[in-house]
Amino acid sequence: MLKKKKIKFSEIIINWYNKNKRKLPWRKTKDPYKIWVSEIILQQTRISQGTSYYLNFIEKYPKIENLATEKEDNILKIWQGLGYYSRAINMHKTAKFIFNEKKNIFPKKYNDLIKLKGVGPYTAAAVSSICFKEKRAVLDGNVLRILSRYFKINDPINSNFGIKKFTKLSNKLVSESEPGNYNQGMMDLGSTICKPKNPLCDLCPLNISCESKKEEKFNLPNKLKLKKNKTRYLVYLIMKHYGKYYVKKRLSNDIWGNLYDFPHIEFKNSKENTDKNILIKLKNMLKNKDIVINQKVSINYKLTHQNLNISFVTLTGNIVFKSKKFEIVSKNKLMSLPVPKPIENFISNI
DNA sequence: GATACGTGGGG
DNA sequence: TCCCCAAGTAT
Repeated sequence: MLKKKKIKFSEIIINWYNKNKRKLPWRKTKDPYKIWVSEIILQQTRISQGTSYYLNFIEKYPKIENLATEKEDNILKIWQGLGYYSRAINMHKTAKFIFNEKKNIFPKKYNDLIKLKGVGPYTAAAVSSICFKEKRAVLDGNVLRILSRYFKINDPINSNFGIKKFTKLSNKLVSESEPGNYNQGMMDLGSTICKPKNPLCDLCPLNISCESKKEEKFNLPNKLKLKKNKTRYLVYLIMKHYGKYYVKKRLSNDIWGNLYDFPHIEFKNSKENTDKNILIKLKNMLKNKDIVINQKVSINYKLTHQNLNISFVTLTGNIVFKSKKFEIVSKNKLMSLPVPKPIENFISNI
């Protein structure tokens, strides 16, 4: 009797992927530009949220030269609502770099890809393996969850030690012949079967040998707790000047870098955030003692690392605000500028 | 044991 | 409501 050959881990994944892979727009191509676009969009972003952005982006910028020659404001407008806006800014820089200095040829090797702005270990591995069959394992949240559970590895996935350990392990497991399919298989398996909560182990091709399945414990992966968030108090000033609005492009060293918003005042705690203090700062800022707050709407807004309390204060009358720091724009122009989500929500009904 | 960077959905 | 998480990267 012949001995049964033991099926390799990577073969199990690839077999499962061939039968169960999802139909996704970026899986119809091996164009490194399009794969790169999809990978950047999907960083820290669910497929359900990113897909329409991918389709819009590719329709607007089907080739890298279209992106390279576009204005940053317009790219950010396409990106509006997707978050992590530096991704779009870095993509633009990289597109210009490849178009202008690399003869419009997209890098093929992991070691070249990873030098690009906005491309790290994950994206370099994804593009090189999917488009050019380079043997590089991706290490994203899905892969970390599968590996930590399957091998019962307790090291925190967000610690330096943990990342090193998982990188080493994943690069041992990756398929030699089909690294791209292996990588996509791991990610599909992680997101559809080996889910964070209530994994569907009955449908998992790894269920016989999975250490976590043996114990019916799915408390992995382990993660270090991060510190608590602080709250900032932002007061936006909606100042109309003969039907036009004052706006300002945000600095790149804070949230929503390079997006546009309204002139604003900031307080560091709720005690200071009073109408009285707003008026004092405002009168000083505008050099006008007759300012009246016409309307004030407040919302709470959560970002990953800070909580925002945002007030929109509408001032009455035609305000003359002499400052070179601000642009004054029509409502149409305002609607065409890239703005953060809470600003988008606010201006959608003014 | 670094921390900041968005937004939306699940439990 | 709140917390976790989602195809990570830059500093």
